[in-house]
Amino acid sequence: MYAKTELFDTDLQTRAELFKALAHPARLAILKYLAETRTCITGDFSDELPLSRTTVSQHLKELKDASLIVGTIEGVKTCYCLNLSKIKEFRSLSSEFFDNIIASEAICCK
Amino acid sequence: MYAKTELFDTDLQTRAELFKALAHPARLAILKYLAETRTCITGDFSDELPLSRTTVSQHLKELKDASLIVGTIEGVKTCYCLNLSKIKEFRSLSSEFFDNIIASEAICCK
DNA sequence: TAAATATGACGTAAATATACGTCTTATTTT
DNA sequence: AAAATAAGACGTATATTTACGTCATATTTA
Repeated sequence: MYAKTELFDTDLQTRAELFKALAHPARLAILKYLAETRTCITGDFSDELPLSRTTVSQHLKELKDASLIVGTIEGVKTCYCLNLSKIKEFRSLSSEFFDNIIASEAICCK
Repeated sequence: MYAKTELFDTDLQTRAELFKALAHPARLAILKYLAETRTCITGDFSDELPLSRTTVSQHLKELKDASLIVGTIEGVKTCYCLNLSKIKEFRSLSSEFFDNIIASEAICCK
């Protein structure tokens, strides 16, 4: 059982994974911080969140796996930056999904 | 541990919960079906999905808890319909989040 | 080179999500 | 009223996510 997600359209799988990547406040906080400060994360970001360093590192990895951020090694530090082109792509995927539903003007049976 | 989600801004929590409600292809498939057919689900929807009746019922409950659909009892049947006003609200929340990030024009440290 | 620092890898415990079978309750239909 | 049908409630097994500590590796600084 589980992993029955593979039995659905790849289209739906892709979108579900996008939403999943955004389904934790810590990950949203990281993205928001990067946008607000217009900088990249180079140091210990756990000061900014109520989570341990390793947990934050794990969330950064998830964002990286989803391509929402990119990480480049700068000597002893790692620099995490927003991947704006991918984020734009994700906005389209998300908007498209909502728009298609809203455009249907489906009527409730009541 | 866990449920540290409550330590974040309610704003971020709300958005994370929205994304979580959409983070499974079965739930996206249900919403898509309701929009495409422009009808409501009144019978056994598990025929349409590679999942058992009880599992589908569980996903319907999650969509209902997130207010993305509404369920009304019609005698022996239950009628599940899209909650378009809530979906519009969610589209705004989602778009707003993406737009704020994109508007930042954050630059990568590279 | 040795010590300090940064950070991912790895392992693990606990919480939550997924999936499904069975049971219960309520409404029809016969 | 009895049988059939519909669908949520409940329990449970398994998978995944979350959270964190420790360890390993790499780079810098002293």
